Amino acid sequence: MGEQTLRDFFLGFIKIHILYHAAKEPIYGQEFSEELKRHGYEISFGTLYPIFHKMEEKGLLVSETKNVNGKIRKYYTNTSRGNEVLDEAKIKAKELVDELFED
Amino acid sequence: MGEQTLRDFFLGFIKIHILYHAAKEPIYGQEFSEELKRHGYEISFGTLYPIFHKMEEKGLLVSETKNVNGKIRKYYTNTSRGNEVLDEAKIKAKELVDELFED
DNA sequence: AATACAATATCGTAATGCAATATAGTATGT
DNA sequence: ACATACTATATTGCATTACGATATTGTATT
Repeated sequence: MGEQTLRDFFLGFIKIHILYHAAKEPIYGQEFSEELKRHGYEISFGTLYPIFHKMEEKGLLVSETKNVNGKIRKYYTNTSRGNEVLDEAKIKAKELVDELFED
Repeated sequence: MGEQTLRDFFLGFIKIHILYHAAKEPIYGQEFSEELKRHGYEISFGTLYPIFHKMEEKGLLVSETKNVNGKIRKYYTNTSRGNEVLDEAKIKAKELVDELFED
């Protein structure tokens, strides 16, 4: 499909997946990046971190900095607003995808 | 969800929907824009037309200009490559959405 | 104190997205 | 035949986002 088209089409999905994962358990950048890579999606840290910052700024995520074996990690979790947005996004995403499979 | 978040999350979906609709029948800007609006998504023409141009440039769409009652319309249809990309995108989109509904 | 390491942050540039404005082209009325 | 109106596309200037590369942070280990 072409690397560029892939990101062009799916970066929005990835943003929804941030909320999905951060709803289940705290996530941090490196780990989330690897998780994505395992599923075939690569995203630059120069893209990912600003997305986290923006989502925190918008009140969808909150962060907590933790020291794990001397390495500093910044864990993000959904706010209640983040969960609301996630629920709404899931419904809309499903509608849009279902439509793709009509007839 | 906030207008801006909505577009941020879903513009990629909309690009896939362009291929979906242009696979079924020729589409043109005004009509597609209204179709989106009916489904609750608004997209500026300053966004939409350059997307068409880019997809044509990438070989996913071809255009044909037609005169309908004195109005000039530019109809876009999928190329075979556009159809390939659509099929791949549908599968990936479905995977990503299904995952959102796991447990 | 120096080094190594995992992780986050930022920088400069390129590409996208947007609202607003301009342009195009023909049908219709006079 | 000319002016007007109408629908549609194209472009423009600015703001925001995306990206790869580089810098910074903070602690554990030596």
